[in-house]
Amino acid sequence: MIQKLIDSFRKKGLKITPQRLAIFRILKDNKSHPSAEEIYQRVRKDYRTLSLATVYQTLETLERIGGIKVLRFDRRKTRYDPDLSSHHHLICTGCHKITDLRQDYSKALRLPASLRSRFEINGCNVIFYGICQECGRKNKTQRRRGRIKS
Amino acid sequence: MIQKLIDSFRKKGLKITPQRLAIFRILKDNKSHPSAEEIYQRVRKDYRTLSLATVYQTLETLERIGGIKVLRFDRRKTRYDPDLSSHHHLICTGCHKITDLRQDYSKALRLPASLRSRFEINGCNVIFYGICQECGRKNKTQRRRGRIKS
DNA sequence: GTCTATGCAAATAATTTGCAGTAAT
DNA sequence: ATTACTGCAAATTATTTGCATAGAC
Repeated sequence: MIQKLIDSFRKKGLKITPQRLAIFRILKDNKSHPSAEEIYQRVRKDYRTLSLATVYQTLETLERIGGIKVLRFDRRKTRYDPDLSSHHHLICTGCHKITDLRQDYSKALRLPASLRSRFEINGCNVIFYGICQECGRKNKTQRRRGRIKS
Repeated sequence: MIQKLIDSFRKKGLKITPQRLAIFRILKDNKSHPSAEEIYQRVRKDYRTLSLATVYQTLETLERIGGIKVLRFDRRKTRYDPDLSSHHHLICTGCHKITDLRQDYSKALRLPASLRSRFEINGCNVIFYGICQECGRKNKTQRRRGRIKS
């Protein structure tokens, strides 16, 4: 994956800097859907002078060349996903954790013909909202203790 | 829809103020996926003293009681959708317009059993990314004129 | 050597918050 | 009368930008 990114950066005349390489390394195989700030904190362990602006710029470049997917469902901050393979996401509305869902819905999600001719589809994303196991347990406990009304 | 909102507000001990009513009215049958700012501007034509903070607070309350859906796919601002019926969205990556897609994918989007037991699903959203007709036309014109490389 | 990328600080913009006064119940 | 709501201004926070310098090619 890193080599692939290096190649496509070079191909577009973009330079490979140590900062960018370090960001690539953090992103590689990262399933935690990190935010820019989280990436910044982790890379800074190696590069003390790294600036957050560089992280944002690199992430934007990565998005532009299609090296990363951008997840905007979190109210607070944008998250980034280096996994380009077809997958979807479960979001826990309790703890905001994002879980990958490796499932191919492409056949199921056909557009009606009327729209297909008027909209050129490049991608599709399915988001499931719900409550994860831990949050479900916590809620039950709290209800039992009378901390939650409903 | 307005009466339904009034009832559920009252049921939870929330008060019905003229500002909230005016926001409900703007939202009613609104298919434009307005942002808080847009709602603010429109309501302010009737209520000159309305504050943006009140709009945000009302929208948050509406979200909490399930009277509205919150759309966070726009990089710039959160959009709000009063349409609670099952539908999905097409987003043009050119002009950021959001188009409704009235299509029921609920049968198609089953979770694998392994996950179904560990995640309690409350909702699901499908987002298609692509290029709308107008933007498609513009792109072609620009390519013909040599304004876009690729 | 050229041209892009970096780091810093300042700017922007959306959203949130604190609080005193106001109004719905 | 009580309690929640409003408007205002200030605070917060994520993200972006301008620019001088450094560094990849």
